Amino acid sequence: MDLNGPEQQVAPVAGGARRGGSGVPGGRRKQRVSMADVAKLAGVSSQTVSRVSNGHTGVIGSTREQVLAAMRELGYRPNSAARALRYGRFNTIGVILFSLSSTGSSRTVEAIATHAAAEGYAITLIPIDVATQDNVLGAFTRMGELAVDAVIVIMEIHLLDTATVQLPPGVHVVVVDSDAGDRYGVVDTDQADGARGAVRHLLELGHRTVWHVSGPGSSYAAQRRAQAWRTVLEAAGRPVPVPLDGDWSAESGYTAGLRLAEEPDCTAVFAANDQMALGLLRAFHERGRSVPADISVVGFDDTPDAAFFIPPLTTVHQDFAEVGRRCVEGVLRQIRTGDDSRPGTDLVPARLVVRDSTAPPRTT
Amino acid sequence: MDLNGPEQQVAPVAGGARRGGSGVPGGRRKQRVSMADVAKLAGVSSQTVSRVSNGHTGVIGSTREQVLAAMRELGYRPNSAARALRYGRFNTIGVILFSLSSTGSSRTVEAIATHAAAEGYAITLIPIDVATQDNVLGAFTRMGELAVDAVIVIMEIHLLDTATVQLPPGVHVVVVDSDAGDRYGVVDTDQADGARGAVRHLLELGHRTVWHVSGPGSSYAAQRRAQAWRTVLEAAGRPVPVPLDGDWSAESGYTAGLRLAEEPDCTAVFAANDQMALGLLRAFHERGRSVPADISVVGFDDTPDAAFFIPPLTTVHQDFAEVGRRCVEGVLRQIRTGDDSRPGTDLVPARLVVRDSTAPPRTT
DNA sequence: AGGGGCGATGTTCACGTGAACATGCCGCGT
DNA sequence: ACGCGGCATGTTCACGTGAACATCGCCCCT
Repeated sequence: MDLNGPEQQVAPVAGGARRGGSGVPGGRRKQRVSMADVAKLAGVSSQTVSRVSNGHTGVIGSTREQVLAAMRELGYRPNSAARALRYGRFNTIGVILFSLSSTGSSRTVEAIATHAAAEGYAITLIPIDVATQDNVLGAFTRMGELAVDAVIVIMEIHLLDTATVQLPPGVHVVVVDSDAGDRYGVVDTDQADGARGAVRHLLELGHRTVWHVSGPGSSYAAQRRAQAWRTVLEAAGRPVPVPLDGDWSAESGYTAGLRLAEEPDCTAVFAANDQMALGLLRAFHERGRSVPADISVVGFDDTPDAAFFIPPLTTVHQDFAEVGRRCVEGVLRQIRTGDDSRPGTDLVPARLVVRDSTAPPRTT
Repeated sequence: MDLNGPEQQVAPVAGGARRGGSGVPGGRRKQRVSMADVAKLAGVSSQTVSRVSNGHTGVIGSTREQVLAAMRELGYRPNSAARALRYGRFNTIGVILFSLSSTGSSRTVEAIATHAAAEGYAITLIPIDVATQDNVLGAFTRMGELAVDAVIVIMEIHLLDTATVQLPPGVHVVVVDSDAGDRYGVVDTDQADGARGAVRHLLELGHRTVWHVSGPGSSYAAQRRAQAWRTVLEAAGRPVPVPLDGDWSAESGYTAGLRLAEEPDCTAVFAANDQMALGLLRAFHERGRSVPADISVVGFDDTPDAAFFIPPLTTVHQDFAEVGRRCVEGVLRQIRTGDDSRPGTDLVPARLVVRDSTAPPRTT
């Protein structure tokens, strides 16, 4: 029964059972194997196939084996569209983000994808190339049309305000890099605490004050890091230098570094991310300002490369994987309990990693 | 007609038309708006709604307006699962990859997502955390169960061999970072040409030979870069040093650098990626070997940071965005023409970017 | 031995959409 | 004036799945 080359025979038969077929006998393989095809081959009803497919109890061993054999033979795959239609759920989480290239977001997305997969959810990605209100709106509209049960948004929240109305009700939202804890669930690194640790470290080394190269003002993470930097300095009664505006790029850090190299009393800089810190290091190197002997530098993120900068960079480590994990946890809790009501903010601790780019100020 | 708060009134009515509702009057918003709901409100048949929704001709202006108004009022979104079921297509491309964190893959994915979105396709991501045959197989199995029309695979092909049988027929495949041009469509940076350019550049500067810090042997990209390096040296009749094995990480580059710093006649190194080049730079710096005066270093990738290394790194630029674009183009061509038969390899040119980490050897 | 119950399997139907076909109306030509 | 054609819209049905209900047979208990 199963020795006489059934595969070549059965497939065309099942395929021929459909109407279309385009009349080509040996041409295209065959469109798709459905439960009915499997049921016919196994000599059972399609409902029994369904039960086997879903691991329901109540199917006797021999029947189950027959069905499984038929599935293997035909290469049956459940049709997720039909399933989604039947269940009203898609087992898919949408992720809306700006650049995947930016530090952290790719690692966060990776963690989201990994944990979602472990829970049987797939990830659908929608990137926004240019951060305009229209594009954000469009992304949400598209997401609303897509088969998603929840959406994770990785971006500055203020572009979000009018956008979520585009999502169908019942689609849950969790946001990263924002402070909209009153409207959505928020997961984020504890930016403020990380930044405080960085600045305090420099003050404890004996620096009189700490300069700051900030991220772009449009970023909440950048705002919070700058805010924490200012707060620590003020609390310690230190002068607060004018922060230099960066845009996360190494180039902006380099530009800032050239300026800071001219400030004779600048002995410590807190850069809002590692890339800008890299730019600082190069600028100071070019200007003959030794790090850490003349100037200490602290970054933020702890990219894998930071340990191999010249000198190895003292920086604030972000646990992006944990952020991603908690995002998934958050939306899944909402999906499963239907509870949309407790947004709140979930902060993932950051920790300072001390390497060789910080030292006490030169004792003149 | 549209001034007296229709939204609050209509939605519950449409919702009440369903069976479940869980009896909670003011509780959950409502499940989902279907064509039937819109049709009822607009006073037309659901088919007319369908025609409007799909932009078909043959609907008179006034009717169309009524339907559109009803859609807006109810917040109607087409159900993509039902659509997918009806059409047999999903307008979704699956992407299977290893680490998103690795240089390039995140930028490739981003380009894939952007171009797919422009074509009306969504991206479903499945990451593989540990590169075992089982995990790869599992990823393909899951992809087969998901609603995808095509799959783009970003990984070393040799784990792939037995895996694609898990995909339903009719699902098209394009592969990145591989040489399986005879079985699948392949898109990749022209690794060999890029590496040749790097090595020739160093030879043209007058270096007697070039050392190599390779990527992991499991990577085809690494293999091709190493192969091209060897070929150029042999063609020029130069001695071929034993390559040092790296694993893409800055740390492995650092380790290799400490060894190379002890080689008195090593004046030029080609690192298989920028991160390892960073490790080299730090090792040479620590050992007092000046770059480029004592040793020239070339990397590969041209990460955004490479221009801000100390010194700015000469490296081979990869156009990941173009790779992503061509991947999408490739699978869409397959989907649209149904033509699976012309795999072939599509190579994206790489180009050398000369910065300050290379110079003629010191004239002793 | 007969009936009741339970376990295995089959049948029916709805999920939301859109193609194919059906209907019905209006205008134009003879 | 009558009929026919074309266009706007309605009706039916299938896509693949799985819950709910129906059926059938077997075993156990009295």
